[in-house]
Amino acid sequence: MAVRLIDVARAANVSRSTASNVFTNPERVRPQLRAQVEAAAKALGYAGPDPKGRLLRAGKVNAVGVVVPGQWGVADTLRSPVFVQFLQGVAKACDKAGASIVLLPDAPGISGVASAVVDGFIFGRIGQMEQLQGARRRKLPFAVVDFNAGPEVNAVLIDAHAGAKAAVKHLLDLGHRRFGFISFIRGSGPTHLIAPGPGRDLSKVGLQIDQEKLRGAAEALEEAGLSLDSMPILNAQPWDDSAAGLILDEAPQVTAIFAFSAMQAIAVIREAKQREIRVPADLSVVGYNDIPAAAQCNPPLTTLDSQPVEKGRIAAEFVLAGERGRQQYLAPRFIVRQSTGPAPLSTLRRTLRV
Amino acid sequence: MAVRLIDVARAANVSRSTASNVFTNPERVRPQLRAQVEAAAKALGYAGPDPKGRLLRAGKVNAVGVVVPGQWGVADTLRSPVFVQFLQGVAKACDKAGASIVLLPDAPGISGVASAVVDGFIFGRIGQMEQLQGARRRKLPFAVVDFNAGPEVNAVLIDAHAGAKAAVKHLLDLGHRRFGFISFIRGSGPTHLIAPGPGRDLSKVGLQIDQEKLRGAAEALEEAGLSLDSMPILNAQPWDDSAAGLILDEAPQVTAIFAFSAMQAIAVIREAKQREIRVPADLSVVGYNDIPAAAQCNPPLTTLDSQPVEKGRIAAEFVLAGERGRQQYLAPRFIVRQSTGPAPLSTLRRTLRV
DNA sequence: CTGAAAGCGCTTACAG
DNA sequence: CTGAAAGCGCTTACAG
Repeated sequence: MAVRLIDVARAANVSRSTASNVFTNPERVRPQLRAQVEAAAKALGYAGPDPKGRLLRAGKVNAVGVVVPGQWGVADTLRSPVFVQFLQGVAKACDKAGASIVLLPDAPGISGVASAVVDGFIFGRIGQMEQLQGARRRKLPFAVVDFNAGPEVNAVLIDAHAGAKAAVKHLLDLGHRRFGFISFIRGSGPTHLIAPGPGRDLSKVGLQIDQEKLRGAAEALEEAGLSLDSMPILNAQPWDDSAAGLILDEAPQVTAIFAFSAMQAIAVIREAKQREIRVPADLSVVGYNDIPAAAQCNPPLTTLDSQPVEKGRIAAEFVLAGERGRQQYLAPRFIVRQSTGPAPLSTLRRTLRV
Repeated sequence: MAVRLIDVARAANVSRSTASNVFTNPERVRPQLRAQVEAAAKALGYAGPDPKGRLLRAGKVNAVGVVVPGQWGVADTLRSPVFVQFLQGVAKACDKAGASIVLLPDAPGISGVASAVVDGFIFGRIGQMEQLQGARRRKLPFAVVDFNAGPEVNAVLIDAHAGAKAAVKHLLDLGHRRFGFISFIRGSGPTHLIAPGPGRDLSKVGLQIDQEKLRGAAEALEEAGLSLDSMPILNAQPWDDSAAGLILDEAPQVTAIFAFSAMQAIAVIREAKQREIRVPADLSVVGYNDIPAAAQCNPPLTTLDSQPVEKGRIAAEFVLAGERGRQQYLAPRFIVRQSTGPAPLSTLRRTLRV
C-alpha cells in the first residue's frame, strides 16, 4: 500500500541509490534525473524517505528522551511549574541543535526507557540509582539532574545544602527559633507528619536533594544552638493542598515554615490567610524554586532560585554532545521577598485559636 | 562493537527467532532455553532488542508528535501556560495508552514533521493550512486544535465566537462603551497598534481563532449600536510585556480591555496598577484562557476558560485511535472574577494623566 | 517448542 | 554522475 523508495526508483527508471540521493543528497544528482525522480515521486504521492528505514541505517534519531518518574506519569509531572522550567532549558539546547524532545515515563511498558527511540536520556527527578539501570543498559549517553550518581554519570547539580543553610540563617537572623519544614515525599505515599523527637530517622524523607536541604538546615540550626530534631517535618507531594493546613494544625507554635517546594510555600501562605494568620507578621514562609507564581502571590514569596532552566539546558547539552561523566555544579540564588519578616514576640494569638 | 541479537543467539546456541522470542514473547520459549539465552545476554551485556531495528519491522513507534510552530521553537512555546495545559491533556491520553510524546518544531530541519519518528501528529497552534502539508504527506493520522481545516481533518475546536461575544456583552451590561482589544499576532512581526478606522482590514490579525473572537466581539458591539471599527486593536505576542503599556498609552479613553490571551490581560492589570489606574474601578479587564496566574493575580481575572486540557486529551485520542475527519466542538466557560466592574462615570482622571 | 528464510525501507561504501 | 550489492537489527509467518 505505502509507496516506497524503490517504487519511485522504478517509475523513474533509476536505481534506488539515485532515488535516495535525490532526497538526501540532491546535489549529487544531475538536475535532469533529479527532476525525473521528483516527478515520479509526486505522481506516486511519495512523502520522502520513511524515517523508520532511514533510522535503522543512519543510526541517529536526533531526539533526546526526558524521563519522568513512572509513578507520576507525564501528565502529573507537567503540573509542576519547576519541571516545565526545566523542560524549557532542555528545549533551548534542543532547538539550537535541531533535536526534538521525547517525554517518556520511566515505566516498564512499551514506551519506557528500554524501547524509546532516542539518542540519549535526561532524568529530571530521580529517587534512587536503580532507576538509571535502563538507560545504562541502552549504552546511550544520559544525564541526571539534582542527583549525584557517581563520577561516571553526567550530572547537573545544585548546592542545595548551601541554599537551605542560607535560608534558615536568614530566618534565624530575623529572630525565629521554632521552625516547621515541608519536604518533598519520596515515592507515592500519603502526606504525613514526622513528629519531633531525638534521633528520629530522616533517611527516607524526600529525594537525595531534600536530604541535602535537611542537612543544610540542620547545620544552620546547630550553629545557633538549636536542633532539627525538635522541629516537625511534613512529608508531602508538592501539589497536595492538604499539607499546608496539616502543618498549621499540628505545629501551631511554629513561627517560620520552610517548604522544599514553591507550591507548598504558596499553599501555606494561602492557608494562613484563610486562618487570619498574617504573613510575615505572625508567620514567615520560605520556599524552594522560583516559579512565576512565587513572585505573584501575596505577599511575594522569599525563595531559592534553583536554576531549573540552566539545569535543563546543561543536561541536554551533555547528552547531545555525547558526554560521559561530566559534572556541573550550580549555585542557588536566595531571593528575599516579603513573605519573611521578624519573628513575632509571641505566638499567643495563634495558639489560642487552636 | 554493539552486541546484537544474533550474537546472543550464537552464544546461547539458539536461532535468532528463539532469542527474539525470549525478549518479546517469553512465554513461547521453554524455561530452560530461556534461562540459557538470558544468561548469554547478561554475559554479553545485551540490553534487549534495539528499538530501531524492532521499529522498522514492527511498524509502530508508540509516540505522538506535538508540533510547535517553527518560528517560536519549543523553548518559547513552553513559556505559554496554556500550551502547557494543552500538553497536560495530551499527556493524559498518552499516559493511558502507554505512548510517549515527542515535542517537535515545525521546521524544515532534520527534527521536523518530515522525519519525526512518531505514529501521528497534533498541531497545537496553527496559522494556515499549508502547515499541515508535511503531516498529510506522511499519511499518518493527525489532529488540529483551534483550527478548522475542513471535514477530512481531525479537529478539536472551541466556540470562540460565542465566548468573545459573551465577554463583550458582559462588559456592555456593565455600561462600558469604549473598548480596546489585544490580539494574538500572526507570524513573528513586532507588536503594533491597528488604529480605529472605518473598513480597516482585520484579516491579518491573529490566528483563525482570533478572527472568530473579533467577529464575536463585533457582533455583540453591533447589537449595542457600536462598531468594532472605532475601537483600537493591539497586535502582540502573548509574552510581549510592552503591549500593556502601549495600549494604555495609545488608547487612554478606553474603559475596558479585552485581551485574547490571559498573559496580556494580566500584564494590563499589572501595568495599570503601576500607573495608578484602578482595576476595575477605572478600567475593566477581560482575558482569554484560564491559566493558574489568572485566579491568583490581583484582582483575579475575569476570563474565558478555553478548555485546553480537554482539547489536548481529545486531540491525542483521535490520533492514537487512528481517526480521520473527526470534529469535536467544546464550549468555552466564562468566568467572572474581580477584574471587571461597572464602567466609570468619567475617564477624566485618566485622560488628564496623558 | 524451535529454526531457516524473508523482508521491514532505507543508506552507504564501492566499482564503474 | 550512476548502479549493483550489502547490510543496519529486528520480527514474523511458516514449516517442522
